[in-house]
Amino acid sequence: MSTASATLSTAAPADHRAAVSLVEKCRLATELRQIHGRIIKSDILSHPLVASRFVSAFSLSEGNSLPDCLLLYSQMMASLGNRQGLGFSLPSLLKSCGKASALEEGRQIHAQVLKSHLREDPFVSNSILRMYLEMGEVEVALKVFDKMFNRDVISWNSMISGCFKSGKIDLACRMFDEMPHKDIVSVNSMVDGLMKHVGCDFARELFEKNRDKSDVVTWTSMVSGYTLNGHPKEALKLFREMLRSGVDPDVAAIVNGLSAIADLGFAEEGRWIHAMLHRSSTSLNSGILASALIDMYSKCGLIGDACSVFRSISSRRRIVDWNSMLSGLALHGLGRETLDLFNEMLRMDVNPDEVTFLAILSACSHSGLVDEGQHYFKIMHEEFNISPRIKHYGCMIDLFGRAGLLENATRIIDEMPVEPDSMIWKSLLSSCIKHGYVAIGEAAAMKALELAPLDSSCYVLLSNLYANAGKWSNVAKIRAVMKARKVRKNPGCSSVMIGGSIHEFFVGKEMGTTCREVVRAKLEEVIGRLKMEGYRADLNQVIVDVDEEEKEGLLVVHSEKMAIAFGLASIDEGAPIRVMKNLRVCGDCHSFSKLVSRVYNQEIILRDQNRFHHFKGGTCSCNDYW
DNA sequence: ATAGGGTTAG
Repeated sequence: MSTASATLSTAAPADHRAAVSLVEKCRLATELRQIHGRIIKSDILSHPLVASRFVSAFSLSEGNSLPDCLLLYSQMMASLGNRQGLGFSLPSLLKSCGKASALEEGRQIHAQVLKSHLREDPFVSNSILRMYLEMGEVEVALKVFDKMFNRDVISWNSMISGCFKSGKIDLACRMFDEMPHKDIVSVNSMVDGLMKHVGCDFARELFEKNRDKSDVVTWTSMVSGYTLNGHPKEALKLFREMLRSGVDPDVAAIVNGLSAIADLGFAEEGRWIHAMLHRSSTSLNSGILASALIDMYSKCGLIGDACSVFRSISSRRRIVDWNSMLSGLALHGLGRETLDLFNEMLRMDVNPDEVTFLAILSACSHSGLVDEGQHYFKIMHEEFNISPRIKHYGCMIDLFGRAGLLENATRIIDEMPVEPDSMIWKSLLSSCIKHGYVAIGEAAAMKALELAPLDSSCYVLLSNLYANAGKWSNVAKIRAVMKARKVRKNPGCSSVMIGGSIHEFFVGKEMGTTCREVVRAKLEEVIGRLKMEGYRADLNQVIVDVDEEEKEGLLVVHSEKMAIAFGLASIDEGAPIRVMKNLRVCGDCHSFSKLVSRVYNQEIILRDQNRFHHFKGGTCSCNDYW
C-alpha cells in the first residue's frame, strides 16, 4: 500500500498547505483524482500553489496523465481569479505535453501564451522551448529560441541537451561555443552529450579543461559515459576519485558506480558501497537504488544477496525492482524461479512492462522452456497489450534456435514487422553452429556481415561454423578476409578473484613470470588428471586462436582455463572460484570446468558474456544448454 | 514552477 492511499481515508485537507503536502505524497493519478474531487468545491483549489502542484503531480505521476493536466488548465483558464496559478502551472503542463508528444495541444497552449502577459515569463517561455525539444521538433525550437527576447542560460542549456538528444551534434557544439555565459549545467550537458554521441576522449578533454571538480553531476556523467562506452574500469576509477576528492555522492552517482561495478563483477567493492549506504541510513526505497543493488549483486554472481535486497524492500515494490530481480534470476539460468516470481508479481497486481517480458523470454530461452516462452510471448501482446520489439523477437529466435527448432526461428525472422539487425542474424547463426546447419548459418552470417562488416564476432562465428563442419579451407578464407579488412578478433580475457583482488588473464599476452609458471604448472597437472578421467581437448573450439600459436613463450589456451588453473593453485579451501570472461565460454572450456568441479571437488562460478555457469560436482547449472 | 547525471534487456 502506498503512502497516499493510507492518508486518503482521512477527511479533505483543511487548508492549502495540507493540500500541497497531500498532493506531494501521491504516486498514482487515481489518488490525485480523489483528492482533487474532494476539494473541487472549496476555494483551496484556486490557490495558485495548489493548482500548480496538481498539474505537476499529474504530469509526474505514473503514466503522465496529460488529460488531467489539460482539464485543470481549462478550469484555471475559466476562473479569472487564478492568473497566478496559471503561471505556475504552465511549466508542468508544457512538460506533460512534451512527454506525451502532444504536439497539437502544445501548439495551442503556445499560441494562447503568446496572446497573454505570460509570454514575458522566462519560466513559461523556457518550458515552451523545452517542450518542442522533448518532442524532437528541433526546427520549431530553433525558431522559438531565435525569437526569444528573454533568452537566458537555461534556454541555451536546453538547446544544447535537446540538440544532442535529436542527434544534431554539430548544432549542440556550436551552441555551446557561441553562448555568452556558460554555467556548470552547460558543461555537464556537453560532457554527457559528447559521451553519448561523440566519444569518451572528447568528453574527457572538456572534463579536464573544466577546473571546477566539485559538482557531483559532472562526475556522474563521466562515470556513466565510460560505462556506456564499454570502459567500466575507467568509470570505477573516476568514481573512486570522486569519493576521494570529497564530493558527496547522491543516488544517481551511487547508481552509476554500482553499474560500473556490476559490469566488472567486483563483488567486494559492491558490498562496500552497500555497507556505506547502510551506515548512512540511506533508504533503498527511494529511486532506483534497490534495483541497482539487485542488478549489481546478480551480475557479481551473488544471486542470494540480490534476493535479500529484493525481499528487504519494505514499501510497495515497483516495476524496476521486479525487473532487476527477474533479469538476475534469468542471468543465473534459474528459469523456473523467474517464472514463479513473475506469477507472484502478477498476483500483487504489478503491471509488467516490455523489460519484464525480455527477462521472462530470456529466462525461458536460457532454460530451454520452449512452450512457456511461446506462451508468454503470446500473452505479452494479447493480455498485456505490449507489442514485441526487436529484442523480444531476438529472444524468441534464441529460444527456438537453441532448442534446435530452426524452422520456427527462421519463421520469426520472416514474419517480424521490423527489419532484422545483425544481432538477430548472429543469434540464428549461433544456433546453426550448435546444431550443425551449415547452409542456413552461412546465409545468416552473410546478412550479419552486410549489416556489421567491422564486427569481429560475425567472422568468428562463421569461422566456428566451418570449423565444426570440418571445412578448413573456408576457415582459412575467413581469416584472410579478416586480415584484409583489418578486423581483429576481440581478445579473450578472464579474471579471477582471489582474496579480494582481481587477477586478469589474456590469450596470447605476456604475464608476470611467477604467475605464468604457476599457471603453466597447474594447467599441466590438471589436464593430465582430467585426461585420465576421459577428457579430450576439443580442438575445433580452439581453432580461432591459432594465430597466437606462433608467439613463443605464451600460453595458448583460452583465458578461462588459465584463470581456473590460477584459482585452483591459489584459492582458499572450500571457497568457490569466481571467474569472469568477456566472451562466451566455448564447449571445450565448459567440459573442462565441469570435470574440474568433480575431480578437484571445487565449485566454479563463471560469468561469460551471456550468463552465469555454476559448476559443481561435475555438472553445470545451465544443464549444458547455453 | 524552466536547463545537467540514474537500474532493468542484448
